[in-house]
Amino acid sequence: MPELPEVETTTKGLRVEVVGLKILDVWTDLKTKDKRKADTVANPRHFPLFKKEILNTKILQAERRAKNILLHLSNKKSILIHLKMTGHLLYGTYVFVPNENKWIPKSQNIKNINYEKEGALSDPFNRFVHVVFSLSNGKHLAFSDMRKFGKITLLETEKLYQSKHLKNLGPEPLEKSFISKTLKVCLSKRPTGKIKTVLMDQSVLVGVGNIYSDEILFHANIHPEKIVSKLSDTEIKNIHTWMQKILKKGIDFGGDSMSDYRNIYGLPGKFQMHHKAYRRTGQKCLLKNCSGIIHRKVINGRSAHFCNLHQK
DNA sequence: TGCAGTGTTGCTTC
DNA sequence: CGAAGCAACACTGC
Repeated sequence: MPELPEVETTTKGLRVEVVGLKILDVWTDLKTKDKRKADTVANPRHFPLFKKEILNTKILQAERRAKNILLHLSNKKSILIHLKMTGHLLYGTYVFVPNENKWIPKSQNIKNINYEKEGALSDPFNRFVHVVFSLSNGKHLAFSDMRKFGKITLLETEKLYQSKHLKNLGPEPLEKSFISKTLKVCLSKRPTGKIKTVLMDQSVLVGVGNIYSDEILFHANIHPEKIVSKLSDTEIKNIHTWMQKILKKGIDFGGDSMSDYRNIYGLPGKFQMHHKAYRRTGQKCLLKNCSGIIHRKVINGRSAHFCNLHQK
């Protein structure tokens, strides 16, 4: 689900609702033995320390770096959250049900959104709440994650960017300094790779995943399997232009909910209504005057969707 | 019914 | 080093 526009939408919501609040409690039912998650809340031996460190701290700021969400706390530490495939951060009032050992959402109105009316309360993701932060205004920040790939960990704010989670990341494509030349330099790190795969490589540049890479290449008229070293300067310019346009459009529409992305109020984004390629297999190409058909092909383990005619 | 497919990424293997 | 395959997990849809 979450690529740059979705993570940005969630982070913006956190800035509005939880920055300035204190964390009064934290709960989880995650219990993994996966060594890769040794330093996360999912490790029962690590969780008590995590809890002790964050209790009674204030959330000072919310930041996005690549597809990570960073909550900077008043104790010089930061909570790093990665939503991976099915993670959601949901803000609202939750009630703990002891005999079921789970949290359920309570009917509520936030920002004039009636949760019950909008259907957000009955959305299936509420069945998968695995971490709950209790906040000083009586509300909660819930982490729902069906597939349990997500990651929540605590780091020293000062060492955040040197940590293994962030140190190998490429530049942010929506930064002012990310000009066409920047993209060219980034891409030159992987001259033999297929362009779709390279665009999704977070050590090359960040934030682009499977949906947005398909959409960017559709508009740039480039086949997803085109080898990076064979791209002309004009083609790289086109990719750069459309990357910024499409990612900004994704943010403007509140993210992409083709699958199950929800903002912090539990409501879907609208970018899925503007797909030209992603999951349009077999349908007519929507480019003006193009009579192509959208094809699907697995490229390096991911589904790529592209027009068989105008993407070369 | 069973199995392919799902937004991500990190480890292993070659 | 880089590329590729697969695993982590749980559910949906054909």
